[in-house]
Amino acid sequence: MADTLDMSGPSSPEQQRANRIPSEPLRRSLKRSHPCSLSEYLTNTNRLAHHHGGSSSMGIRSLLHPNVAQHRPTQPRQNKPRRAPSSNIDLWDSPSGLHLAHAAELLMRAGALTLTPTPRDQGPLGGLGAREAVGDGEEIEGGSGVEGDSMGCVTDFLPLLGCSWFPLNPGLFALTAGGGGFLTGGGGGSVRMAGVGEGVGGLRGESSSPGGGAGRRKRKRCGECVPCRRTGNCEECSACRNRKTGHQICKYRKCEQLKKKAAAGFEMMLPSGAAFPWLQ
DNA sequence: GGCAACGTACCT
DNA sequence: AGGTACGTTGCC
Repeated sequence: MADTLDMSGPSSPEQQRANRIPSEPLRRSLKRSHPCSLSEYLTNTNRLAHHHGGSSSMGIRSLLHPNVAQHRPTQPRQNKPRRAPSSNIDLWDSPSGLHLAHAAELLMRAGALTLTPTPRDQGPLGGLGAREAVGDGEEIEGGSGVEGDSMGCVTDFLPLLGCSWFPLNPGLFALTAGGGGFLTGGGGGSVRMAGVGEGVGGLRGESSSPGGGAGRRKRKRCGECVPCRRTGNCEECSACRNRKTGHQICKYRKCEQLKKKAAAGFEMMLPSGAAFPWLQ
């Protein structure tokens, strides 16, 4: 689809010359900014989890709990009539967050999302995955009698997030090469979505936003896709025509990865290897 | 500081 | 959906 666009780019000789595709990325910085590996992501995620410690669990609890969420102070409306940069995307307020919670629920049911808390950690709501596994009619040994809401994925999710053992099994997540979203602990215990390309490396950017990393992080061009390898602008597309005000790169040079939504490509992999995409 | 370009709200 | 405009980020 997008490839068709690339192939049918500017047709004039001048444009064709301008849009030659070099074998090297345009800039070294593009290579540097290449999306991180899964291992890097996990390393940083773990570090963040430790760094934020217990406070994050409280934040997540408050974000998740419906009652608490209702009492969250509403953000004052922006004075600006336009442009309200939505930094600090709240994962749990976002559709993506709901998807994540739902996905976790589904995985728990499928047994893919293994819960490995200690008995003490489980608490009254703990071990939901196991409870689901044994069937609805069976009595849970040592259970507190708390009724499990089959649709209460958010509620069920609470104890998981509230504990340090929330099982983000590395093998369960596959981050696609481009622009996938990922979970990261943010300042003040908030959980945010960020692009993979910037998310991990972009965490360094939080230093530029003291007091919670409120800055929105830019994803970077992969530098390797066909559009990225084009040189020169077509000077005819809307982006080129409106460069002064539009601040946009030529349509024919727009990175394929960046064309996708930031959350697109965030897939959860089942142990069987089957992808479980829910962010489209 | 200048510039390129990403993110996104708004418009058509 | 595509175009436009603007704030912002990141690199030089």
